[in-house]
Amino acid sequence: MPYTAAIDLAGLDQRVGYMLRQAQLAVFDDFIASQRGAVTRPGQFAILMVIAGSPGLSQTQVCKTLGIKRANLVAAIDDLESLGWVRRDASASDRRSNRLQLTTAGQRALKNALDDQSVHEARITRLLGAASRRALLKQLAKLCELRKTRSSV
Amino acid sequence: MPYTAAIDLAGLDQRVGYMLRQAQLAVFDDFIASQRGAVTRPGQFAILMVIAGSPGLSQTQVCKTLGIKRANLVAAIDDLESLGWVRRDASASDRRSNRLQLTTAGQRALKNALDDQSVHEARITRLLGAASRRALLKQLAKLCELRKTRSSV
DNA sequence: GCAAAATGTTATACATCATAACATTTTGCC
DNA sequence: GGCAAAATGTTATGATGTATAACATTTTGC
Repeated sequence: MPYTAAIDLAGLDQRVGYMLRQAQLAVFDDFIASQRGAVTRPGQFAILMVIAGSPGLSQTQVCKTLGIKRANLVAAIDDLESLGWVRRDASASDRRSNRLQLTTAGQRALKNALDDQSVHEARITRLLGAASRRALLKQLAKLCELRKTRSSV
Repeated sequence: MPYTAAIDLAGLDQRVGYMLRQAQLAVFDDFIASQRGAVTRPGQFAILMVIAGSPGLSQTQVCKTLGIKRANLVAAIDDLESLGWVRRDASASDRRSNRLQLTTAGQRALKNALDDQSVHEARITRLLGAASRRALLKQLAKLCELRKTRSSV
């Protein structure tokens, strides 16, 4: 038996949580496969996007934007710094915090990643249809409202 | 500043992958919060559902159904066994494989988990509307088609 | 001026997910 | 029938994502 047919999911495929998780894994896999450069992981991509969109952000601000913990951003920025894509500049007004900037190499890397991401996003649009994709984004935004007050300790 | 307003997401909230991930995290959190009994994690819930729906399944069959690796199911079944919810019965026809069964305690635990899950699912339906929820499930199923040939080594 | 809060950091723990290797058993084929 | 190939459950291991606690330094609030 080269390909065993799917067994009974016992109604799991009618639960939003289960299907959300499966779709998320599929989409992330497709994202990663579409990345031909050095930016591979969605998390790294998101961090670069936020820094590029608001140069000079502190690490805490990036954490609040993306909903991640301060402690977990440290290693991520370390990686991006050792890739030569991000700089931690000292803030003039607050000696505790860093101002994050993309280097020119970082801008180039993000541009490539964005180009690859466009192909990925276009594949999704082709699969769903443009109108359905827009509706999906709205529904996902609504589901995010389930989040209580976001704690970013 | 007790609550810092959201900073610029730089268009991330228009990418399906990012919004899928955020929605999945929100929904999983809500699922976990709605579970009042001992079944807490979505993964455990999914395993119980599949075994309950097809008693006698082997571990490999559960893995193929849920798209998880054989190696990773071992500890999960170990846990469910030590909770007294699942039994590994020896298969009469294949001495390599186990036939998985819910114990009566496992059936009771799953029933409670399902009751709590219904409240969670109803909250989602109230948030989206019944028709939108149905449309969402269809779109998520389509996104799952992005998966190449699933490898379950 | 001083207690309280914020910032980046380290250490740590846990859950999820992946691969490789192994002993045992079954299957497929000649 | 016999034997290579495949399947099954398992162990070990590593990468990733996420969570908390604690700390030194610095800033804020009163």
